[in-house]
Amino acid sequence: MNAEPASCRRKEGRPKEILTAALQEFSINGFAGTRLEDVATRAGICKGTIYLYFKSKEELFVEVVRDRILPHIEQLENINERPEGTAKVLLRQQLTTIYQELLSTDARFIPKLIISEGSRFPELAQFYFEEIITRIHKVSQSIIARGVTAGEFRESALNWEQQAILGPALSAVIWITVFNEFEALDLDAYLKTHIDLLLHGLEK
Amino acid sequence: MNAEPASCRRKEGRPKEILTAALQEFSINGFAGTRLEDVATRAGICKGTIYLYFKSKEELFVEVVRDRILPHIEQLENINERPEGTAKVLLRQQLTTIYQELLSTDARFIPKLIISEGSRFPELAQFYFEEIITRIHKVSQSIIARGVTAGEFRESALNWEQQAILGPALSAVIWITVFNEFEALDLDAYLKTHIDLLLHGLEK
Amino acid sequence: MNAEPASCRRKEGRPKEILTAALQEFSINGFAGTRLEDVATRAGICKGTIYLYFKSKEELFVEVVRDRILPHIEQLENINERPEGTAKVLLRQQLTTIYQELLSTDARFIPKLIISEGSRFPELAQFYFEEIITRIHKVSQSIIARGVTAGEFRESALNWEQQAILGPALSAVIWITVFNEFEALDLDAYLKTHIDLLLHGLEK
Amino acid sequence: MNAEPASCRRKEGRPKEILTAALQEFSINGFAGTRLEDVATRAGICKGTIYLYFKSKEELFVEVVRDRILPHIEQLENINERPEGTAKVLLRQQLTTIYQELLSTDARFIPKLIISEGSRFPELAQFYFEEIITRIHKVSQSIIARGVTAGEFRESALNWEQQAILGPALSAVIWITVFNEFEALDLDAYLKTHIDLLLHGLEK
DNA sequence: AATGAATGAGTTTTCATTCAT
DNA sequence: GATGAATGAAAACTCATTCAT
Repeated sequence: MNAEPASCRRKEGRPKEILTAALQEFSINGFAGTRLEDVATRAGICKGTIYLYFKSKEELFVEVVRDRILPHIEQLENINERPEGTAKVLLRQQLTTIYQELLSTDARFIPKLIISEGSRFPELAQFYFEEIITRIHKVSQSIIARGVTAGEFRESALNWEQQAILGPALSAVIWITVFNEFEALDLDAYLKTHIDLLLHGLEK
Repeated sequence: MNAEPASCRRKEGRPKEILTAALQEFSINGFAGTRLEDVATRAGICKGTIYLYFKSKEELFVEVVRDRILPHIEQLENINERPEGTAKVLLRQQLTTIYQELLSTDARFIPKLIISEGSRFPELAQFYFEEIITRIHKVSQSIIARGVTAGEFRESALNWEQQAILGPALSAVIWITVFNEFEALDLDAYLKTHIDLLLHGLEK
Repeated sequence: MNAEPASCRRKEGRPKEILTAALQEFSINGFAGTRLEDVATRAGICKGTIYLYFKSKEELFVEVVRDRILPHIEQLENINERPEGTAKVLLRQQLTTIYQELLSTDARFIPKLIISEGSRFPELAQFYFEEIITRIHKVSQSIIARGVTAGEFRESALNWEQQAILGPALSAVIWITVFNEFEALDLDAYLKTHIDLLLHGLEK
Repeated sequence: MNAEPASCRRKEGRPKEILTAALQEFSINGFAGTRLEDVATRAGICKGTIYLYFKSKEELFVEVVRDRILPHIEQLENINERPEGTAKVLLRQQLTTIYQELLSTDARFIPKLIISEGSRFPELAQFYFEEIITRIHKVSQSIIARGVTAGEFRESALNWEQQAILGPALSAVIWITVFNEFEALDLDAYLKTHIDLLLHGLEK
C-alpha cells in the first residue's frame, strides 16, 4: 500500500486516511492533547495536507466523530424493522447487534470521545444523544412493551429506565477502551451475563 | 472569605482549594484543555501560587484524581464489613451505597477523568482499577456467592461477569456528567430499575 | 536603560515600548511582512510578552496607528483656535504647523502605513480620513474663505480643492519615508516653495 | 474567452494575464499579503502555472511594477520633445499629460506599491525614482526655466523645489487609491485647481 | 504547457513554568 | 508565602514552491 507513489492514490482515499489516523490519535490523546503533526505522520502525509481537506482541527474532530456515527444510524434503521419472533428473541437479537456494532472496528472509540469532549463539542454530544442513544432506547422500549403485551415480561418492566437496561453495553465499551489492558473483558461471557440477567429479570 | 488575611488560613486549606478548582476545570476541559490560569482564577489565587503546592500540571492532575478516589477506598472497607442480613438485602444496600458514593459531590467527575485521560495517565487508571473497581467487584461477588449458598440466588450467577452486573452504575455517572443536560436522569427511578432488574434476575 | 532589571521598569512603559518597536517594524515591512518576533526583539522583550498587552497582531497594528494619530487630533484643535492675523499669516502658520506635525518624530510613518494597509484596515483609513484629513481641510478652507472676504485672496479660490492645495504636504511625507535615501528632501526649501506658491497663487 | 483552447492564445498573452492579475492583488494586499493562489485564480489559471513564467513571487512583483512603469518612460520621452508654445501652455500640457498618465488604467497602483514595498525592493524604488520622478522633474524644471527666460514667470521660481510643484499629482494618485471610497476625488476640478494655483503662482 | 496535490519552512498564538519582588 | 510579568517551547495554521501526471 505504501509502495505505490503518493500521487497514484485514489483521490477520495486521502480524506478517509486522515479521518482514520485522526480517530486513532484523538482516541488516545483527546482533542486538545492530539497534535495534527502526529495525525499526519500516522496517515503517512505531512502536516499541511490535512488542511487541504479539513478547515481546522475542530472541523477534523467533528468529521471524525460524525464519520463513525453515521454508519450506526443506518444499522439502527435495520434493527427497527424486524417484527418476527418473540420479544425474548428480539431482545436477544438487539443486544447482540448492539454489542457487535458498538465494539466492532474503530467505532468503539466514539463513546470515549463523546464522553471526553462532550463539553467542548456540545452539538456533537447532542447529535450522538439524539441519533444513537435515544433511538436505541426507543427500539428496546418497544420490544419490551411488546413482550409485556404478549405476556412474556412482567408489567412493571414498562416503567424501567432504558439506560439502566442497556447501561452494561456502554460500560463494556468503556471497559474495552480504558481498562482492557489491566483485565481483558471476555465479551462473550459479558454479553451472555447481560442477556441472562436482563431476560431473567424481565420474565414473569 | 477573602477578608481574612492569608496567614490566618488553616495550613491545608490552600492546596484543598486548588484541588477543588482543578477538579472542576479538568472535568470540563480535560487535562490538555485545562489552563492553569483558569484553575488559579477559580481558586481565587494567582497562577504562580499553584506551583508552591504542586510540582507541575501533571502532578496536580494526579493529585486531583487521587484526592477524590481515596475517600471511596475507605468507604469500601466499611461496605465489606457488614455480614448481617440476607444476600438480597446486602446487595440492595451495596448498590444504594455505590450510587450514593459515585454520584455524590465532585466525586462523580472521576470516572469521566479516568476515561478521558487514562491513556495519558496509565498509573492512575490502574490505581482506580485496582483500588476501586476490582474491590467493588469482589464485594458484590462475595454477596452473590453468599446468596447462592443460602439458596436465594440462581447458581448460574456464580459465573456472572461483575462488570455486567454493576455496569449500569458506571453508565449512570457518565450519563450524569455528559448527557444530563439533554435528558436529566431520574436517579431514584434508575436505581430502582437497576435493583429490580438485578434482584429479579438473580432470583431462582 | 538596559542596565536596570526588567522587573524594575515602570509598568506603563512596556506597552509603549512595544508600540514604538512595532511602529518601526510595520513602517519598514508593512503589516503582513512584519514578524512579531522582530517587534519583540526590537522592544527588548520576547515574543509572548506582546500578547500580554495586545490581543493579536491586528490589534497591535491598529493600536500603533491610533496611538500616533491621536496626538495630532489634539494639535488640530489648537490650530483651529487662532483667529488673529491676516489670512495670509494664518495660512503660513497652518502650513508650518502641518509640516512640523506631519514630519516630526515617528508620526511621519503613519501616512505610509495608511496608504499601504488601508485596504486591509478600512476602519483605520476612515478614521484617519475623518479625524485628520477632513479636519485639516476644513481649517484651511475657512482661512481661505476669510482671506477672500477680507479681499486678500482671489474669489475663485473659494472653489479650490483642498487636496490640491495641501497635497504637497502629503507628498513631502511620502518623499521623506520612501525616496529620501535617493535624494534627501530639503524640508525648509520645500516648505518655502509650498508657501510661496500657495500664497502667490491665492493673491489677487 | 475560456472557450478558446489554451494553445490558441498568443504567446505573450499568458504572462500578461498573470501580470495584470498580480498587479491587482498586490495593489490590494501588498507584497507579503498577496497569495499567489489568488493571483492564479484571478488570472483564471492554476497556481503552478505562474512558475512557468516567473521564477518566484519576488520576481513576479518586480516584473509587475516594471511592466507598468516602462510605458510611462516612453511617454516621458515624447513630452520632452515638444518645444512649441509658451511656457504657460507647455506647463498646462505637461500637467494634463501627467494626470492622464498617472491616473489612467492600472498604472495608478504603481505609486502605492512603490510606497508600500519600497523598503523591501529598494532597487525598484530607485528605478522608479530615477526613471520617472527625476525625469518628470527635469521636464517641468526646463519649462519653468524657459518661462522665466521668456519673462512669463517670476525669477524666484527658478529655485523652486519640483516636488512641491508636482506634489499634488502624487497626492491625487494616493487619494484615488486610498481614500476615494470615503470621498471621491473630482479629478477635473482637482487638476483645474492645481493648474490655476501653479500658473497664477508662477506669474509675475 | 498546464495542473493541483503535496510539501515543509515559517509565522502567529498559547500557556506551563519561572523568578524578581 | 504570594504575586503576576516574563519567558520560550510547542502547536495550529499558512502558503511559496515543487513535481508527478
